[in-house]
This record gives sequence, structure tokens and C-alpha cells, in this order.
Amino acid sequence: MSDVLSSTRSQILDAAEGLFARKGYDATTIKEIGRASGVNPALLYYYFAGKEDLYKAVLQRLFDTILSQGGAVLDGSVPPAEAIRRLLALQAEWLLARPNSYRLLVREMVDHDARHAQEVMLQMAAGPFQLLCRVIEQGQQSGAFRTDLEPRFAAVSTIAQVVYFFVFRPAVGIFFGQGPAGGADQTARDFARHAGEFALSALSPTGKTA
Amino acid sequence: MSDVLSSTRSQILDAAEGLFARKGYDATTIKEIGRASGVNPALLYYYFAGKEDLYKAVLQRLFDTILSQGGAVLDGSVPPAEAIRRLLALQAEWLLARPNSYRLLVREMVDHDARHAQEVMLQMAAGPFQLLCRVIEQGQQSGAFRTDLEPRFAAVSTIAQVVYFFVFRPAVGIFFGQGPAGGADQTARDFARHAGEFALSALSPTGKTA
DNA sequence: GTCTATAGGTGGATAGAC
DNA sequence: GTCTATCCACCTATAGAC
Repeated sequence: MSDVLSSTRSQILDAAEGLFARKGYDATTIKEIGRASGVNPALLYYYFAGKEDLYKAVLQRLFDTILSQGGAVLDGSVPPAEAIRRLLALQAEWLLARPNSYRLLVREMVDHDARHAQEVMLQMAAGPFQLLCRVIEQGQQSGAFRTDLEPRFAAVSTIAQVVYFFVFRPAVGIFFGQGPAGGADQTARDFARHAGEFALSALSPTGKTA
Repeated sequence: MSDVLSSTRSQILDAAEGLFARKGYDATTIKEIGRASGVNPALLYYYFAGKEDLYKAVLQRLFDTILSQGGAVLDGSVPPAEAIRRLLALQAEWLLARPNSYRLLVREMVDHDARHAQEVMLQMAAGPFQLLCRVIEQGQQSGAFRTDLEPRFAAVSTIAQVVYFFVFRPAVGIFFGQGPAGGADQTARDFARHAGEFALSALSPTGKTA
């Protein structure tokens, strides 16, 4: 602990986050993390119990910041429609700024059935997801949203769009004729705006976007 | 070729598909494929040029069948709204019956930026995806769908819901309080029906589901 | 706290008998 | 077509000097 929060430890976490996100857990080697962080590979075992412990620490650190900023936009102080617009815009900015997050999360789903991220997912369930469901229910009770949609299903449909866009960006890029790179960041922002209108149109009893 | 299509070759492909889908490309070993298929590991190099060649063959075989059945439901012989309902129901049945497909596809996105699946994605872009865009445009021109949504964006929002539900099933299961297993298959079918209504409500100028 | 060296195990791929 | 045996590279993790 020569630094405020042990600079060496942070360097290892930074490098590991990028490598785990890009290459996956199994394909990432200790020596690579050492090389990428500029830290001797053996030091990893000084700061962490092993490779898996490091992996869990990476997940924890990344999603701590998500959860801390998460529910702010859904706190009930804005009308439901505006809350949903802001949520999807925030989703896009967040995913643009932290491409590691959705890559790690997707890998965690298919590699380990979310086993290592179970705690974080429980916090998401009790936090942002439940808040979104409440926002939708609130809109339904006030007459702003149609009442024949199941709130939890509607919440999943709402958040699915932008996440899908990012995860399948290579495919979407090909679908849009932009190649596997998937177009500029502005395309993602444009899509997020569209996704907000799409969700609000789906939720609205009149088809107008409230 | 002692069999119609070389039974040994098929056995290798079957075992490799399951292992690549469950564990990923890197984590799957040649010896495991041999064990799971009941074929001597060295024979893999008789039938395929190597591990990567086998992987591409797996992708090709799996998505050949997708594409052959793909556009049938979108061929323009049914009204746009009904075509979209059928598409999402088909999507759910397809993903339920072939869990390897979305796992492999998602891995291909994050592991290789869809590099190995580029041909298949190009066929999807020129086939089912373009047909869905046409269906949406057709609905817009006939007045059944609102015209202020970009057809390609709307197509992505439409197909995103069910795919997200499957890929993030462990997370959705936790969100729904069903645990990481993600509930019964009927939940997926219920969600697919919801997704159809959600998309049609979003597309409809009146908010009714046509 | 940081390093070198290495143990112990497993990976993909090949040679060559049958 | 199928098998055994094996090469060589690389992995995680540890021992121990500094």
C-alpha cells in the first residue's frame, strides 16, 4: 500500500478488466495481465488469491459504480415517460463509455450462467430493475401507459433494445451495411433515442409518445 | 465416407457444436470433443484442417438451417402485423429448440467480432433482416404502422427483445425472482407473445395492436 | 513488495503403425 | 479410416532470493 489504494493493485485490475472483457476468462493468461499492466505476473498472487479471485474483484469494482449511479434517473421525481427517455439515453452513454461492462456481463451469462455475478444481479433486481417496474406501474396507474402489458415484461423489452444493439454491434453493423465495426458512436446514440420512442409508443395507450 | 454423409464427421460436428456453445472456442479441447463424440481425437485432423476449421464448419451447418427456414414467415403473403407476431413466436420456438445457436452467436460477437460468422451475417442481412424491414415499410405505406420510426431501427428493436431474453436468461431469472435457471420454457413463450404485442403497439399509430 | 526460476499439468498438432 | 505415442509450447501456481 505505497499509494492511496495500492497503485499496483489498481493497475492489475485495470489490465485484467480489459483482457477479461476482450478475450474472456479462460483465454486470458496471468502473464498477459502482467504484461498489459506492467506488473510482474507473480505479484498477482500477492494481491489476489488467484485468477478467479481477481476476476470476481474486477466484476465487483465495475458494477459497484453502475449500481451507485443506477437508480438516480428512476427515483420517481420525473414523470414516467421522461424517466424512460433518460434511462435509455443513460444506458447508451454508459455502454459507450464502458465497453468492458457489457462484454463482461454477456460472457458471465454464457460462460458461467451468471454464477460469479449473482450478487451484482441481485442488487440490480432489487435496485434499478425494480425501480423501472415501479415507473411503468406508476404510468399505468396514472393512465399515461396502457395497462394490458405486464410491467416486468415491459421493463425487459425496454432495456433489451440498447443492450442488444451493443452486444450484436458487429451483426447490426453488417445489417446496416456499415461493416462489422458497426458505425460511429452517433449511430448508437441515434438508436438509443429511437429505442426510447419505440418503448414509449409501445407503452402509450394512444400510440403517441406522451 | 462409409455412411451417407460420413457418420464420424457428423458425430464430431454434433459434439463440437455443443461444447463450443457451452464452453466457448478456447476452452474446448480437441480431446474433449473426441471424448464427447466417441471418436478418436486424432481423427479430427483427418476430417478437418484443424480446430478452427471445425469451428467454422459448425457455424456453417447450424446457420444453414436457420437461413433455409428464415424468410418463410416474412414472405409478404400475410399482413405486416400478423407477420411480426409469427416472427417472434418462431424466434422463441427456434431458440428453445436450439440453445446452441444463440450461445454460439453471442460468443462469436464478443470473441471474434463476428469474423468467423461474417458470411452467415451477410446472408441474414440480405435475407430475413431485409424482409423484416420490407414488412415494416409495407405496414407504414398501408397506414397500419406509424411512419416516424426508422424501419431498420424498428426491425432491430423488434428482434432484440426475445434474443435478449434468452441471452440474459440467468439475469432475467434473477430479476423475476425465479433464480438463475430462468424459469420454465413457458415463460419464454409468454415473453415472446408479449414481445409481439409490445412491438406492434410501438409500431401502431393508434397504440392498438392492429 | 518485487523479482527469477521452475514445477507440474495440459493444450494443439503430427508421425507412423495397422 | 482408425489408432498409439509423442513433440513442443504454454498454462497456473509456488518457492525462495533480494
